[in-house]
Amino acid sequence: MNEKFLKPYNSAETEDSIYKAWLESGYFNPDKLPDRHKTPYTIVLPPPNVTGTLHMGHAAMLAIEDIFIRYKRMKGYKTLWVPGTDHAAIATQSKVEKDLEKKEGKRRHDLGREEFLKRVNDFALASHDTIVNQVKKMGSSIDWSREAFTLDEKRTVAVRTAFKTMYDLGLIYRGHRIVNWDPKGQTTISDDEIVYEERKSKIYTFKYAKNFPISIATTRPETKVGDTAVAVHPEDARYKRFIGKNFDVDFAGARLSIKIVGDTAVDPEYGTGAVGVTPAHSSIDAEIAARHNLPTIQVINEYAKMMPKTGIVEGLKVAEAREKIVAWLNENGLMEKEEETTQNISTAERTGAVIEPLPKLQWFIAVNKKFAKNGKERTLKEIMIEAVESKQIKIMPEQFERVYFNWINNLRDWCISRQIWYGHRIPVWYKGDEVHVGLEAPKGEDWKQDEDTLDTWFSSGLWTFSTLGWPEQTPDLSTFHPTDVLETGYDILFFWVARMILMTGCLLDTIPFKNVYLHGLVLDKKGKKMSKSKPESNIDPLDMIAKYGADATRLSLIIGNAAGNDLKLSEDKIKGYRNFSNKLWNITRFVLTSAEGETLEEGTEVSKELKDTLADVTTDIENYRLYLAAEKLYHYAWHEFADKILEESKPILANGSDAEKKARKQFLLVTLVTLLKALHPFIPYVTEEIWKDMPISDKKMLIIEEWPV
RNA sequence: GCGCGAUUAGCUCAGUUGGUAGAGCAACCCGUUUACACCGGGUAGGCCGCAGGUUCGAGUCCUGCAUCGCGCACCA
Repeated sequence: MNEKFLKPYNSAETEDSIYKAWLESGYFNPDKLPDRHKTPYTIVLPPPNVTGTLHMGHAAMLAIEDIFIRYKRMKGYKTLWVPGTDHAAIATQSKVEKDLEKKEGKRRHDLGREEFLKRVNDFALASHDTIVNQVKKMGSSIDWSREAFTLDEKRTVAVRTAFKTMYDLGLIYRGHRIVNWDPKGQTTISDDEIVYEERKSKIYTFKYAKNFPISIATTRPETKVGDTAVAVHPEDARYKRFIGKNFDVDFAGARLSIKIVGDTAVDPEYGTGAVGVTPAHSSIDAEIAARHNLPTIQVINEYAKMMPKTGIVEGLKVAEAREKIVAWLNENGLMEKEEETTQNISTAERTGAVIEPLPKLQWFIAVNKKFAKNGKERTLKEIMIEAVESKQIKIMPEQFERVYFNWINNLRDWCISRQIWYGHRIPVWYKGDEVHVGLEAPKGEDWKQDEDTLDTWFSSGLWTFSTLGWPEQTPDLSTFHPTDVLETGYDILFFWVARMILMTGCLLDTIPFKNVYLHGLVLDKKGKKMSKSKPESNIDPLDMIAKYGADATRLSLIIGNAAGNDLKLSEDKIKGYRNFSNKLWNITRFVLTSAEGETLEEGTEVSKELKDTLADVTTDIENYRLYLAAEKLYHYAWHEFADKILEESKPILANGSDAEKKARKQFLLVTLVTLLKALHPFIPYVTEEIWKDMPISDKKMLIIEEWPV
């Protein structure tokens, strides 16, 4: 017996060399798998953001996907798992901006676009290397030869092709609309990048002026200097007679011309039943304004300050302006009521700034517009709905299908332009009134490219096929697409999963994946999200791997966690599974000592109990119940094989006949060998390490052994 | 406001089509002549959130409620 089994299992000494051996074998690459691997099975890795380091959520994702891939590889599939990273435009840029301000006291404009981008690229590159290292440490059997980056050259071609195609289909348009403006990040963001925070605030009821006939209510009095109308319900008996009239008022030093309009969007039961319409700073109001041809007056600028011609609040920050207007209303006897209320404040996901709705010229994707392609006419929304409704795509756990449909029903056009520098620059060039949309700048002088960049999710939306070579019709694309499983956190169902379905349906007329497996969040033991701001609650995957091994870390993230459920994780749990690796190690010591000199003979049978367990485990994996599969194997190995079979073998090996002894040795060997195969997808390192010493003739690496069912 | 999830042993969670309540960890007791103390053997611990209903039988199905968590919408 190999002397290594005389000491406890040491994951730290073992894992790196095993990973190296796997890399050298080439088996991560489907093209280098043995001939029996024919049917393709594909997963693309949700590309981690190059914003820093991986956390336990990423570790869970890697563990789950690697289990799927290893299982299918052993089953004989031609498995491809594609790695990559995401440039994560806003997230990465704001991280670098924060560092820049902290360390050098500078802002991005102090450096200029080119120099700033150089800094971001350096940071992204460093993050990338950290991430790749972490992905490897987890034991991921991923094909590094196909690694991609959302902002590399090939993906840039894909992004520009996608943009031009959708522009030509009339789905991408430039429009002047109310958008979500982040005054801190100095950019627009999409509806999905907004985080709502519940805050206490006041709702004020007042009149613009003494002679104005209708009272209105608002939580944002400072915006009222931009009002151009008051909307009431057309059938509201109180106000009906005013509809169509105009009133000129002096409101806090601003000259307002207020038209009374009738609009069914107004709920007569709510507040005073009359809405002060501020077309420039509320999208609902903008819709009302559009229906009644009302003028739009912007009164708040990009820095969340009051603009010129706003009377007494000119130049003030919005918060100061609010106080000043309230004071003015009180002084002039116009205030009727002040009530406490709670309201949902929109804040920017990345910067935390309060969102200021502003009218701006931006690029959008039309989700409700019919377009014709390949003889079919439909909308992007319909594409997204059909893919799931028709069961072409199955979402697990199933309840998320309802969440998905609910989101689509409320979906508005997707604002895709960002006023940040890091990302795919919009492939549109202008010269006077001429506009060119294409892959490259048009020939000729004086063409200027659009300054904006694309929402990072635009490039992520192409991920399943941009990684496989699209827009070129590569062999990879025809072999491995649509992919089999998209495994990701439920928190990015809208951001990413839905957008991939949209993009793939629109550009390739197919689905990006057949199954969506959503995992939950990894929480600390108190049930709170692990965060960098609270390092004491944060468990770092690399630390855990160093202390207890990647295998233990993987099991701790799998067992006790069904799809879509959040997982509370503690270090004790990981430690417990480290003990399991060692148990397996000691089982091996016993078996190899007992069966010294034996070679496993072909046709040796395992017990019926193990066969039944393996059948169950296989069904569980096929049905995405990894937590059950892993637990059953753990239980069998420890409490059946070790506790019972090994114990009852001792008297047989000591006192049995020669035939009984030999049969028992063969039985121990076959049970261990079979368990190693079944456990391999879950705990690949320790099983591969033990495998080296299994007395089997014509042995392959465990990673490509056949699944034992 | 609409919706989703959770509620089972001290803790973390299983419990697939209804058929005598389960695991891991923690606790307590015992055990160290060898596979393993990163261990073994054992013990204790549960009105399965509450109230109704269906059923011979409900943790499981139905209705209502409560608490916690989450998503979406509204935010005049």
